Amino acid sequence: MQAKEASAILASHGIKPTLQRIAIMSYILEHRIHPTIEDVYNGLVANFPTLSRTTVYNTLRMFSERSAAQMITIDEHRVCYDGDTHPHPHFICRKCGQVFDLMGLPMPVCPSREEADGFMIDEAQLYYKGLCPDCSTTTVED
Amino acid sequence: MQAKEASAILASHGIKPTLQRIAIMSYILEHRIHPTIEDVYNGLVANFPTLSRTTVYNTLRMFSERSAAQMITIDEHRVCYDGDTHPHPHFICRKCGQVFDLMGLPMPVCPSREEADGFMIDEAQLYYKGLCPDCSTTTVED
DNA sequence: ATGGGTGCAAAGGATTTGCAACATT
DNA sequence: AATGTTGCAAATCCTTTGCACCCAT
Repeated sequence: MQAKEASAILASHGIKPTLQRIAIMSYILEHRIHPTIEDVYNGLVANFPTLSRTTVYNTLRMFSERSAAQMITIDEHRVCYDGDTHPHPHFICRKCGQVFDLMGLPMPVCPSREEADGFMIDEAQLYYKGLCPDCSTTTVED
Repeated sequence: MQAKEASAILASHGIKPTLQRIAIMSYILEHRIHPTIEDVYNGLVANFPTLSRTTVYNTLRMFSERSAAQMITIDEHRVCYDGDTHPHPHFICRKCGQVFDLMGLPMPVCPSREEADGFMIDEAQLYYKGLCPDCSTTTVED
């Protein structure tokens, strides 16, 4: 129950803290496994029966637009979100599909406009793909 | 008309060079603007009336699985492809939506399994977001 | 009463699937 | 014959849109 922390994050990004927004922010802060829209919706709807998927979509999109969360497009099939806005690489396992943080690995700094041929960069995402430790030891099956 | 080059690339990746595959590979070699499925289909169907979208989907997916092309998921709305398999960063403009190569910028090398906490990495994608030179000079409108 | 926030149902779009027709060895 | 390839139509699934309702200021 990090409603306090969630509210503080919303406030610090100029987002009015409604019940839904606090619930959604709390959810992605507690579940650091890069939940999808569906994950968030399913995780919350039991204790929040009136919640709608639309609100989850709108809210998470808004969070990422205001840098209160990261939108992750590493999985071609669906978007997922990361409540940790600290830049860090992500990894997706080709076998189990899970998305992991790779906190130990370096993340390139956003190049300046001069370094980047006139492109104004405001965000970077580094995605790695392969096999996670669990799936790479079980190389026998499949 | 780089059918020769396209065939060679297919062959070097163990892909049987059918008419459709050569046409699709040629298309992404000639159009280095990261075409979507729809782009490829529209670009080819005029000269290849029997071509189906399904074949474009299947073929490009297969190309990326066999490392004959890169699947790019920088745009949350749709996947696009890059015929250049040389690792390099990509950039998407938040305003015009175009995807660009950033050849001048460095690309992290895939970390070894030891460096990556047991994760077996076989591919890396580095995505930058922001405003492209054209859209960032036209900052007045919008 | 005004404006933002929410939620429902419907629409929209991208992608995949099932299967039959074809080609190729 | 056997195998791999293609293409159509339908199905699926994710996401967005339009609009009405509600709540707080």
